[in-house]
Amino acid sequence: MAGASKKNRATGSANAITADLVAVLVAVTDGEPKIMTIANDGALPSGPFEFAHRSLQTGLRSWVEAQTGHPLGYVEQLYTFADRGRAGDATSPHSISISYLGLTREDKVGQGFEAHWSGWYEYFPWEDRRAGVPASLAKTLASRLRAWAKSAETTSLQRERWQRAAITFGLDDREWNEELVLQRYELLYEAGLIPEAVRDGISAAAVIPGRPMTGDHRRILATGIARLRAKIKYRPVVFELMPAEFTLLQLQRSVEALAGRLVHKQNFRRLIEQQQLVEETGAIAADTVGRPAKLFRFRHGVLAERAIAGTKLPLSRT
Amino acid sequence: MAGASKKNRATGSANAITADLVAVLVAVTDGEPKIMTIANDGALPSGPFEFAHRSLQTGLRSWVEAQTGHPLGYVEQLYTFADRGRAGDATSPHSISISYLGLTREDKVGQGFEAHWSGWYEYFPWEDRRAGVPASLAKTLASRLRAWAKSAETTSLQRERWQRAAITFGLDDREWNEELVLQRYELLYEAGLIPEAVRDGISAAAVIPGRPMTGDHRRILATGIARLRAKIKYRPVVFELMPAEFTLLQLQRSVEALAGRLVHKQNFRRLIEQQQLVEETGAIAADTVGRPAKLFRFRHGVLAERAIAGTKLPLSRT
DNA sequence: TCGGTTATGCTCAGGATAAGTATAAGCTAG
DNA sequence: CTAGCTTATACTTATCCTGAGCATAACCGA
Repeated sequence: MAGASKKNRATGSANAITADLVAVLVAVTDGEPKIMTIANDGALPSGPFEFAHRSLQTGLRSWVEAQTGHPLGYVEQLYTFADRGRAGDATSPHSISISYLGLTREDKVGQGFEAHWSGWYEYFPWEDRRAGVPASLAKTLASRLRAWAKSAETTSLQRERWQRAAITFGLDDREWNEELVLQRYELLYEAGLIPEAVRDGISAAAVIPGRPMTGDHRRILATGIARLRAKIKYRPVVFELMPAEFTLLQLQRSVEALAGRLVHKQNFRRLIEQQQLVEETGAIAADTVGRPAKLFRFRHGVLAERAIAGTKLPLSRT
Repeated sequence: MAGASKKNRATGSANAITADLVAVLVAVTDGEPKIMTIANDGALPSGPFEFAHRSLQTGLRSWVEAQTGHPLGYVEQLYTFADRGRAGDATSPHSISISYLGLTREDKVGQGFEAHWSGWYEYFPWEDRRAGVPASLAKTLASRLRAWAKSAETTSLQRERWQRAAITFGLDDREWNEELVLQRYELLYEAGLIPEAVRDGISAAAVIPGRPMTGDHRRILATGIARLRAKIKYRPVVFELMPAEFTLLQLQRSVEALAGRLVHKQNFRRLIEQQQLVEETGAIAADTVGRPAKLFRFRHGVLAERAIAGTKLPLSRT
């Protein structure tokens, strides 16, 4: 490999390829997680990779800031994809996609920009369990997965498939793990239960609800959601998605929106306050139902003070 | 961005670049973490990116397996680097490095291969705290960092720099966080305390101990170590680095080697056993000092049974 | 047989967590 | 103006997890 490297470098562009940036830009509005989409909401924002900037990170950041007129709070690299046959076109496989996750706020989007914000659960209906298991999916999904498992050749393969489905989808009384977004998507792809699989020539059963995307964008989105759901548990990144001032319930709703499940209110507050992540502004929330809540702001100081552990989701079992 | 993409694609290779794979291949032998190195131990194995395989992952896997004659247990993508001016040569910036972390065992390396295994603490002496803070570094490092902090222009910048150094290096009675490998490396780079910084034209103070690497390979290695140190806490990946049968102390020593710090023996065992990660082989370790230990093997079943949480490092404070 | 070394079982205190109870403070319908 | 709804916020309780240490077992060699 090392030897081959020198050889290719010497002879020139033997391995020239093209690279694209793909961005998963997330905002939370009114307790709903949104992502920026283009192409009639069928694709994530993407474009050719530019070497104009010192790093990929700063390049993406300045691009988004130019488009939205708003500083991109948090950016992190997601993954570099290069699988052939997964882009929807097997004809031009010599391209790789470098994907990023970025956190913003919807209200600050600049004028004249063709992008929209779409709810991310449009693309992943099965990931939203805040109101319990989605009724439209509960039975269909499990039975389709069972059919897929049964269609395997040997008995042990059948068992293997079903065990995998049961773990990733929390079937057979197993616990639902909200972080397995990508594993669930990949399993549905393999099982031929989503349009992308049909497109790529996987033998297709009837397809389940959930909007598809071009190329492997929905896979990239799944990667982003999974990363974010993991991250909010040990880094205080939720605050990048909040307005400057917010109530504790609003904060809780945002976390729940991202995680796709409900948390225990009192314990959530204890967690937030004992970690000194927020401070009171002194003001009180207006136009609310019920007892008015205190407004809080994020204590930006904590980021400098210590290497903090974030939120941790005190889940409620009901 | 999306529009520009189409344009460039239409006109051809306007944004053609080259991509390299860089591998951080880890093994643990006799309680020492090793990495595979080439070029007189001054570089990580790397080579041109090939589209021959279905995915980057399988490409790397088959390459390593061909070289070492041994199935690569665990592979995961680390990061895609494309910073200009960090490769040691500002002349050819139109290349990106896709880096991978792979776990193997040293003893299975194939014949006639020019790669070596080097202890990773040769490159990061300050990361090994198993025998306490390294004597050769304790004073030098702190005073150099303090000097760097003081050399900032404003008082607030000075405080900021020192706070950052104190957090990442556990100074001023702060706790040492073994996962901040990359942050520590980057800080040393910025402070001009390592040869790579001198090479890249950062104004250089006297350099601290620790072997440099070509390009930004040491940065990639730091990324790999950090990822692995985080991973062993929530995924049972240590076992990829162990022989088929091992004693619990050997397992503990491997974890300690990776983490760079000691753990509490009894609590470590409790953790391992209560999670049912291992099972007795029935055999007893031979040629040991002290009371002979039972031999264990990894229960591969757990990977299928549940989405497991790994080891978690019951650190001892002494 | 004693001292050194490692293995292994067990206890104990303190802290973190999950869950629930109780009370406060606003609103609106009647 | 008050009952009943909603949300906010303070406490309580039982349980589990974690860090730490003690005690004993089993081997070796001097």
